[in-house]
Amino acid sequence: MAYWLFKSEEGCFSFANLEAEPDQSTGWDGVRNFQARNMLRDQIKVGDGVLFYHSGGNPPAIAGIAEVVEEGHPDPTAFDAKHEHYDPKSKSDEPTWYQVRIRAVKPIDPPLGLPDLRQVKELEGMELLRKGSRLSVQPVTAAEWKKVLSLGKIKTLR
DNA sequence: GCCAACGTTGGC
DNA sequence: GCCAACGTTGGC
Repeated sequence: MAYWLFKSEEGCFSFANLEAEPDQSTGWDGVRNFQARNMLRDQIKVGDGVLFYHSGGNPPAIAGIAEVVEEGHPDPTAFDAKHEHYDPKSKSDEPTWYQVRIRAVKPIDPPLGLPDLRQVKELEGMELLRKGSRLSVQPVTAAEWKKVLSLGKIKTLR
């Protein structure tokens, strides 16, 4: 059991969008960064916890909790010539890009804004808070996970 | 809109 | 293999 943080621009695909999906789940497609790809392909497992982060908002914020429901498999949007995330270099017999499937568990309302998170001593080492942190998929420690859930007033999942 | 902090590309 | 140029992300 491990923990992760996934970034999404709120205006692009929000936690509310995830909750509105059939089965409240979606394939996390479109990741085109090798470091993030390696985590999606090799490390992220069914049952892992996901902090759903809205980037680009005012303020940027952690807006919900999700869980992994399907581990890494080839990202179909890379094979679709009409898709915005199409990558002709990714072949179906040797895919470059991977996705996992996540399902919404609980919103964090109000969301935990970035400036507030920066005030929390226990989160000082968090990758999200590091200057210049751009990875759209990041590992989160068990202690950070626990702290974020308590800040979000989440006592029990599901 | 600005700019820092990256990741990627390609010439050499 | 180095590194400059370029493109992108994302906070502010």
